[in-house]
Amino acid sequence: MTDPTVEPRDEPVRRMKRADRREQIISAATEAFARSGFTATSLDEIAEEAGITRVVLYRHFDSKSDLYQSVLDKMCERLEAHIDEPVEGFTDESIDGLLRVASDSPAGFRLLFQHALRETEFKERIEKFRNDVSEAAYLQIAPLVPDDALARWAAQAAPAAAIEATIAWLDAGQPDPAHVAARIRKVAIGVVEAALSTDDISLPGQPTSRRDQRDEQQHQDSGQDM
Amino acid sequence: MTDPTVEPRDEPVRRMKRADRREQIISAATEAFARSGFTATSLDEIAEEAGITRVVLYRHFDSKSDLYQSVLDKMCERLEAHIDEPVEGFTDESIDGLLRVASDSPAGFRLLFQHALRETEFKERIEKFRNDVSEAAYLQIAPLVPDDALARWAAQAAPAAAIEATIAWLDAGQPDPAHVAARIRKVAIGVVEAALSTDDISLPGQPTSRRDQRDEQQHQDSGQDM
DNA sequence: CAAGATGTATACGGCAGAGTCCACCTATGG
DNA sequence: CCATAGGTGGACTCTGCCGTATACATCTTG
Repeated sequence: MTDPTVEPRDEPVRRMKRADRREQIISAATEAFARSGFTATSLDEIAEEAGITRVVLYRHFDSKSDLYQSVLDKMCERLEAHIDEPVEGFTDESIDGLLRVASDSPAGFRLLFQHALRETEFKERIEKFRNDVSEAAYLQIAPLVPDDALARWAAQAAPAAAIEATIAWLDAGQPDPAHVAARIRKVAIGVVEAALSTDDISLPGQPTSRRDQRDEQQHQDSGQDM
Repeated sequence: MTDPTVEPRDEPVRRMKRADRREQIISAATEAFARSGFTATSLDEIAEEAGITRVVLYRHFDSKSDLYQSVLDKMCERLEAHIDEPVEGFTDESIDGLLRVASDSPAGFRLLFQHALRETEFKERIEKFRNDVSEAAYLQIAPLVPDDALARWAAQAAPAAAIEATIAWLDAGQPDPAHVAARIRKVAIGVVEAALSTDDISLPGQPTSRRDQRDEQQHQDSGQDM
């Protein structure tokens, strides 16, 4: 930039085989898209993220939409590879799979569930996945929850809460990975219990005062190993 | 008759006072923005939603950003009006307030927590609100959860799960509004419990095997594992 | 009724970003 | 060592949309 004359290249211009480059672009695009979604992310940003020029993008993808679809497909593939047990619901295994994908590619995970899900042009595919999950959840929940509207609520809310909890887990630095699947599962179960009971509720380890728990914060140190 | 091209208007051209029109535009913009977010929503769409011309928008707002900010401010105002209790965390009252806002303006609620939160240009304001909530939650949760990383996770995940559960409640047709606040609170508590225990977990109504098999991936073939 | 506020229709400038083209460079592998 | 696939850089068109301007119609109110 400072010198318009052609300088010898300081960096030796890394080259990759076609397939590798394609993967690398998808990976870079995942990061870029995850920051601001489809519309607000320009191809130049993506190219920069991948360390190449916009022109090169078109050597591998027909259009911006095509690239985005490829990114989404890649993530969906991963999910399905890890959760492909024929729609059977929330097993620890399937949650483990979800978590593996999430920790393998946090950006992709966010992209799927925070952006792509709201983008009218692309949400169809992901919503299908999500509906499958909700449907599976409903089959498990319906026998337990007499009110059908509440059962449907729980079937929607439980996966959503699980995904949010997973994202929060990523944000928190993935603490205690050994038990995180069980924890996420407990979050989902909390939703089901919420659908069931209208009882008075209190925080664990506290007497049943519903309100103003902050006044009696007792510091319990159970010393659980982590 | 000076202009032959002008047809007699079939609809009598409804007019409103300035303040009313402004509110109506904000309301229409809320709906429009809620569908696809800031960037992907054009002013023409909004104008159409409001039943007016794009030009009229500029009689009330300086720019697209200004309009968006106004929409967001309006929602934040509402939230703060309902939850203004000095940062005190998850009381049933504050959740009630959240739910009132959500059911008053589902589109606005979604806009805030599904779109604006991810839009780099605007997320600051909403993230501030969210951080306040998380901080309040942390103050309640920290004494209960020995591991600080887990406490921070729960402080993030609990509000997020609560908001998702609220949105799912809207989607489900707002069933049983009398107890929904308690249910949402139970969802949040479920997260805290998840942060606490590494115990074996099962759906309500099933025999509980005590502790001891934390890492053991047992597969209950009751078909109800979640 | 006159004035002013409100709304319509249309056209235009400008800019950012998608998508294309071309001339040229250079690792890399057979 | 040479052919080629993989890459650079810039200039170009085209489109969509923001933002502005102008001219005209019509409801409302003092």
